[in-house]
Amino acid sequence: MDSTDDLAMPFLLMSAFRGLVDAVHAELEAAGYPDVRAAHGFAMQAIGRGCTGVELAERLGVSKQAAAKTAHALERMGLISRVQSPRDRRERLLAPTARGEDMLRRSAAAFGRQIKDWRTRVGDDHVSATLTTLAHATPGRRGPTDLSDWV
Amino acid sequence: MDSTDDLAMPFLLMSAFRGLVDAVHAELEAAGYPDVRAAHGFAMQAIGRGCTGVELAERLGVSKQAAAKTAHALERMGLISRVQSPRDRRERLLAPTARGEDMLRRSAAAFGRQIKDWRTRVGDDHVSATLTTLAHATPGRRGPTDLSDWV
DNA sequence: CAGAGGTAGACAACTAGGTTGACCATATAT
DNA sequence: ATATATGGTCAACCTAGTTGTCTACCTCTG
Repeated sequence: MDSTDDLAMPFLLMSAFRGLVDAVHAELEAAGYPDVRAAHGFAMQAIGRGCTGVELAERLGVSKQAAAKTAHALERMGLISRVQSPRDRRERLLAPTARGEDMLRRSAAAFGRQIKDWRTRVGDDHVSATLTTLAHATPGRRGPTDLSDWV
Repeated sequence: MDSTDDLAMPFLLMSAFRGLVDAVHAELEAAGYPDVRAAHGFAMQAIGRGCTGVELAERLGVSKQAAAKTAHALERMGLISRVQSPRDRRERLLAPTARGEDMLRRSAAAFGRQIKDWRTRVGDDHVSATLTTLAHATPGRRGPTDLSDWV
C-alpha cells in the first residue's frame, strides 16, 4: 500500500530493539547487575540450561573464539560456571550459576513488563500482529539470534 | 494475553533487522557498492541532503568523533563530499555525491522490495500493524536511529 | 574593538565485540 | 596404531564506538 513508510521499517526495528534492551538493562543495573551488556543477555539465553562453547557459538551464530570470549566474560561476572566435562576432557560445560539464573529471571520479567507496556499502548492485536510479522519476516534464516533450537 | 511469546520479541526484532539489512547489502554489493556497511547506510540517510559533522552526530546519536570517522569513510568511498563552509570556516559541509545519491536510491528500492515481500507473506494489515506498534513502542526516544528530524 | 567563552572539527588512546589463522589436546574411526 | 576430526586457546587484527585534549574559529559582551 503506502510503501513510503516502509523505508522507516529498519529504523523502527532498530529503535524499538534499542529501547527495549536499554530499558531492561536499566532495570538490571538497578537490581545489582551493572556490567551486563546486550551480548551477555543474548549469550545467557543461548546457554540456557547448559551447553559447550562450540554449541554456544552455533546458537549465537558467531565464531567459537568470539563465543569463548563472551563465556569468559560471563564467568568473570559470576553468571556461569565453566567446568570440565567428565565424558570428554576437551569440553568445558557452560552452565548458569544461581546468580546467573536470577539475572535471567529478572531479565525475562523486565522484558515482559516492557512488552506489556506496548500492549496497553497499542493493543494486544497490534502486538500479536507484530510478533507474527517478524516471525515470518526472515524464514529459514540461521545465524545470530536465531533461537529456533533453544526456546 | 500470551505473554510467554513476548520474550521472543527482542530476538525477533534483531533477527528481522539483520535479515532486512543483510538482504539490502547483498543487493548493494551486487550493484557495485561492496564496502557499504549498515552504519554507512544509516549515516547516508542521516546526512540526507546535507549537514555538518556535529549535526550528523546528533542525528545518529553518537559522539562527534564517531560521526567524523564515519564521514571520512563515506568520503573515501566517494559517497559524500566534505567541503569547507563559506559562512563558517570551522565547518565542513557533508553532502552526498551523485554516486552517493545513486546508492541511496538503490538502497531505498531494495528496502522497499524486502518490505513488499513481507506484505505478500503476512498481509498488508499485519505489516501496517507492525509499523504502528514499533512507532509507538519507543515514545519520546532520542538517540541512535531517531529520524524524526530528517524523514 | 579586545578579549572571554563557546563551538566545529582533528588527533590520540582506549574499549567491546567480532574476525581469521595457527596451534594443542583429546576423541574417534580405520 | 595411526590418521583425522573436534573442542578450546592464543595471537593479531578489524570495526564502530568511547573519552580526553587540542586548535581554529565564531560570537557575545564590556
